[in-house]
Amino acid sequence: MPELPEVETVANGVHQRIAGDRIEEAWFSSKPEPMKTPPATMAKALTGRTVERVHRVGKHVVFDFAPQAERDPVQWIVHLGMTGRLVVADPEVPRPPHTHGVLMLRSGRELRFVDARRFGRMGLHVFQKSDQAAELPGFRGPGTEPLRISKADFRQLFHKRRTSIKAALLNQTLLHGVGNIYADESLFRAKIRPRRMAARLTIPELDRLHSAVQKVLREAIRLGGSSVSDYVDAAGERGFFQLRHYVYIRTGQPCLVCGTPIRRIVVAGRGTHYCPVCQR
DNA sequence: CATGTTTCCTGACAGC
DNA sequence: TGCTGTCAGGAAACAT
Repeated sequence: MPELPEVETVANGVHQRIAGDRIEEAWFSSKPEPMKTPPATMAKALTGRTVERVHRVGKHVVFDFAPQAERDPVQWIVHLGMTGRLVVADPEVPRPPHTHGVLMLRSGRELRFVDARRFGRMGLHVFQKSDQAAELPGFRGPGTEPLRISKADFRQLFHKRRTSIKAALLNQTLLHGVGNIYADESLFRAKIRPRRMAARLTIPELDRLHSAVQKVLREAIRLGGSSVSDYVDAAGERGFFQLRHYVYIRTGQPCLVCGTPIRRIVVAGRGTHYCPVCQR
């Protein structure tokens, strides 16, 4: 499941492959779930645009385009959900099942959005003003970027939350980009139990968590993300961070630090993995 | 507003 | 073998 490191890897891969390319034609399926913007509107708005930059905001892949004097600026926003993929492919390669969007590019290749479970979303971010290019508000997403937040702001974010720290970490309006894998892995590294109330964490614990979240995310980005189910990047490559997981999907296996079997519980409706000895 | 619960969707897998 | 049932999970919608 793509979280911040996987989305960053995908965005970088797509950028490398299609930056500078021009969208000659766009097609979107009629399935309503993935579309935050009507397919025809999206296709029309994207056709003729030149991709300038593909980057990540939270768990969103954001496409920037070269300015065009006669058109309002837009960004194309893609959320991969659980099973969404962005793949650059040659048109001769048959489109896989569950392809919901295709950008046909001047280079002859295609960018495809494929998503079996349809939890992914695509939409257009349309700018309000087209006259002041320098001050256009880019897509920001709801929460704070976990890789940029200071220790002080991190404490602030959680210290009044009357919910489990796991649920708080998953709340995208607080931190933007941490999902189930990296919540569990961060809590292990910070030695904090997932069910602890966020408001009851001490300052040293919150500081440890801040460091752990950033360390885990940075290391995961470095290794191309975690491939636990079927995640692959834009080139179809798997990530390697799953080899560094201490708890995620390791139920019953010995803790890599103390040997105690890893436990699985449900917190905030999510499968949650922790070491009962290392995490207090 | 804050928090908890339900819903969407299909592939994978267990059990008969 | 092949069917049925259950589960996974991000985030929006809905309920409390």
